[in-house]
Amino acid sequence: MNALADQKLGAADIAALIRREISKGSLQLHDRLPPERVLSETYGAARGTIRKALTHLEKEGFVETRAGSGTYVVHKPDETSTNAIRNATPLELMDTRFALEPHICRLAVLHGRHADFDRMEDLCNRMEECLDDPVAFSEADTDFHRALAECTRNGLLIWILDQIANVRSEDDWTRMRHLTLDSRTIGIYNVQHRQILNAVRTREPERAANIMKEHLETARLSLTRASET
Amino acid sequence: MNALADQKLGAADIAALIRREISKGSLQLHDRLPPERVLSETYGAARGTIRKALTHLEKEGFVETRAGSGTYVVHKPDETSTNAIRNATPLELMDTRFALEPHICRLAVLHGRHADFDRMEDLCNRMEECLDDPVAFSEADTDFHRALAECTRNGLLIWILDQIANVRSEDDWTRMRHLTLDSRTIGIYNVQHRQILNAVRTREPERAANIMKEHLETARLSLTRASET
DNA sequence: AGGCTCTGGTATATTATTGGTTCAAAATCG
DNA sequence: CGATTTTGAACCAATAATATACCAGAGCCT
Repeated sequence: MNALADQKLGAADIAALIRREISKGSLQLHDRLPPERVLSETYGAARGTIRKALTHLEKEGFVETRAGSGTYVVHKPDETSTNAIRNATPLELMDTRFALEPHICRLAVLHGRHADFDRMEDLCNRMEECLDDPVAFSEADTDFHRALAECTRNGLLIWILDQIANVRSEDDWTRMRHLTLDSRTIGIYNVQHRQILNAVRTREPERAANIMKEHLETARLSLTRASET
Repeated sequence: MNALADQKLGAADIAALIRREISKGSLQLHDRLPPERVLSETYGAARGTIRKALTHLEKEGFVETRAGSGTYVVHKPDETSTNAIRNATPLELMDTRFALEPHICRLAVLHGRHADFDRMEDLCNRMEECLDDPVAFSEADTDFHRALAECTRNGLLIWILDQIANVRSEDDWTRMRHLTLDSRTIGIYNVQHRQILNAVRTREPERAANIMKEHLETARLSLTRASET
């Protein structure tokens, strides 16, 4: 997700990737990492580069390496990214968004300011340039929903939405989600985003909430449609 | 990505964007930023401009740059996100519950089972024995709302509600909350809890949601009433 | 025990990449 | 207009990355 797709990976990048695997729990305590020569292939980097990454991780205490044997994980997974949030299914996530986002619309009407709306306008524009770029659209889409949450001035709500966004970004079904994003679907979303923004701007809480429900319903439909294929 | 059609970005704008990426968590501790030459392309600015932005960020302590290597995040761990939950105000919390719990009622109607309802019934009984014991009541009350969330079978929602419950327990205003809990108020809550349980049992989603809203409204009132004294 | 293979550890010469610097032209803004 | 910022380009020095070869310990099998 870091900016560019297939950029060449440096030692620091690889260290970051592995560090995240460990924090996330995909690599658990005492697991052995693949041999350096294999990692070198999977990450498309020379062995020396992998080596530097591992040395770095060892100094940080994430990993321990035993000559002739392998390198092993020595770190408990990060507490903050708990199982509940990692194992959330797409449907659980949709239900949660159904709970939160319509009400966020209402609160945004109450507490949103002009600067917020201008920012959301920018994001709408950006999304409308992304009809054929699902990845860029997704990014802007996430930002839009976060900007909406920021309107509420409610740190707790924003935090919760961020957690949810993390679920969305780290997942296999992010890929699946991108598949459902043909230019027609993106077009529909764009219209709905505009409508939401307008309703918030004109201070119509229930209308904004209802359009948001509609928006989420659209998203849920394309989700179930995708999982049937 | 998004560069081409965007308006022109100055050094300050770019610094702000990157700062945002760091605060949001997309760029974590020890991550290496893309090379200046790449950033210059993605942000549609000259390298010198990027350079200024980075120099600025370095002075602010967000980033550290090593010649020949790259520029790295030194994560000033973001206070707002980790403490968002601890610093939540009572009103923020009420708004969040207003978003979540009515919809949780609807989902509970969909997915709740007899065993769940029996458990909630027990908790209602327990609460009704607590007319004069605010602390014990609060405990059972928290359990009741969690049991309701468990009906949804949605791990993500349950997790979120648990986080919120943690906010509630750790706070000074827990004490304040106990003050508002005279036996009359507890009595009202008990009636509302019963009504919610019944509506969920008889599978009336909107009725359950509406009573929950009423319930939260009652709680919010006694909260504001308490903070005025 | 002996032999084989897989593992990390080390060394090195070469190439590629990155930040650091400078400068003059162009663009922007008050 | 004048002041400031941005641009684009070139070049430098520091560092990282690659490719290759060889070593030594661990583990497994006969």
